[in-house]
Amino acid sequence: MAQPKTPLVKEIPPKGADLSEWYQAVCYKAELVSLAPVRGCVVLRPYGFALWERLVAALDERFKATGHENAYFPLLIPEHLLLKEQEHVEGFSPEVAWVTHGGNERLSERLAIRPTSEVIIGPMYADWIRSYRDLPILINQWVNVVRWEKRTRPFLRTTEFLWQEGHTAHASEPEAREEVVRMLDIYREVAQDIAAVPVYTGEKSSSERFAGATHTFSIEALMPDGRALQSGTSHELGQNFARAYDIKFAAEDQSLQYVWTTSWGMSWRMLGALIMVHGDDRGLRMPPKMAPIEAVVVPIVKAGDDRVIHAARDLLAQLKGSGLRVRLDERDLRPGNKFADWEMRGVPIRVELGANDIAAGVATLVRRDKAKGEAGGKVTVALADVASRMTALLEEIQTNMFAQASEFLRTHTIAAGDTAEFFHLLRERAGMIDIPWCGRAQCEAFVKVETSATTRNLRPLDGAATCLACGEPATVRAYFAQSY
RNA sequence: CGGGGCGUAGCUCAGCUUGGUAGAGCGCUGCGUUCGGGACGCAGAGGUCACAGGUUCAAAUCCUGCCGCCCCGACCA
Repeated sequence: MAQPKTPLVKEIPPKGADLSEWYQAVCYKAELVSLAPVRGCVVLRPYGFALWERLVAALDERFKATGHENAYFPLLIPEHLLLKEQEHVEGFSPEVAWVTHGGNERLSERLAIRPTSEVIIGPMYADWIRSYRDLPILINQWVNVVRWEKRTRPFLRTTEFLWQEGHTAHASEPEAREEVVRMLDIYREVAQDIAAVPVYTGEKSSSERFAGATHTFSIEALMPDGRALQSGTSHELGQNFARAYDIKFAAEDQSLQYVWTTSWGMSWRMLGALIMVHGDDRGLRMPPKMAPIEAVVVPIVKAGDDRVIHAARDLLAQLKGSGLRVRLDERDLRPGNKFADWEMRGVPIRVELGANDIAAGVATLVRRDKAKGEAGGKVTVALADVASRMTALLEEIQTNMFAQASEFLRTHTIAAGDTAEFFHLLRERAGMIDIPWCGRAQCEAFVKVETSATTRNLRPLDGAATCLACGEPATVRAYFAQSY
């Protein structure tokens, strides 16, 4: 069969051919990011920033609703502060960037560029906290951090990246645990209900735990290539940082005690998950709640006929009046180019408005979540009803996209039946491989050597079982997968 | 950081083996015809061939170094 003269999609390779190549092409062609002239760093372009802002809004609103306040701590951390928590230092030292000079003068003490802020926040909390009446402290900051990474990819791992880091201090361990669980649940909710990315929540194994934490919990999403992506973490820090930075308070019983701290973060890596999970051969697909633009109106204008453009402007005003994030594309391009362009950017609904539509008093709505020609992908709506119909349609698209992604996760989560199958599935990169696990670091290390996969996260075991990786008694259930 | 690959126009790439004044398609600009799925015609713009040395009468091409990107691995809360 002859190839069509015009391929369905120019610009990017098919998603199924090479996910990595597709991913990078989409990030650049949809104008989310550009490579910067600094190794391992990206420029977040306006459309990418708008997407980030949607995530920020969803999280920030929930942080505030649970009693947190935003603040800002310094970018630069004196070396002596960093050195105080031993495990933490060892965990981060390979990734820390240092400032050694101020102007031409060599500094007497190096300054670390924050890879995370526990150690600059610790001394401040020590300063602010005197009594149990000062607790809890519930602070979040929206900042950039720098980690010197060997290998970088847009959003997934870059030298400098944007995130939020919450840092709280509590009077008791149970209270700190409660906070950690609460924030993990917010991450789960934002990932699933806003970004439409289904995730597994659970605790990290000891080898995957945050340096300096007593417990680390994560949300883990599954990418189309069968690799998992850690998309948010919540750490119980016990009294480790309190001891290192001398954060003490007078308790009700007048004893002097160390506080219990937590930290939790979600970065723009979440956007990487969204891109990979939802995108298709035509480019991005934005879940409506994350979409910077919910709908775009494309006027189909015949030469010398300006009735269409006027009708389109009226429609735009109507939709904006309904609080929808809409745009009218008046660029001097042919409609087909505009269709392809907005599909690449993943706008959930395209409104086509031409002379035929106007004559019939309607507009044509096209859903980005449906494949071309798929039933229900295109609907005709009376002009007066577009706003209300669109609101309902956006809900439907959101639900449909989450259902599609959930179906993928479900069908790629496999409970291995025996040890041979377990190793086989991991080598095949078949997805989240679910087994009863012994919880031993040596066992996890062995699996990693054999398959390059590790535990993603753990959850309680129901009943007695044997570890399917090594045959020792199991203590938990674990998802294993290769990770990004 | 180890192994491999690649750097030529905004993008995808040819040219390099065998040294001799820089190419194509797409995109971009202007004008016109078009406009319900990536139009067409005419006219144009655009490149220190990643960078630095070396060999040579002459280097995109050969040699050395270096930087960057991609893939695999290590590393990576």
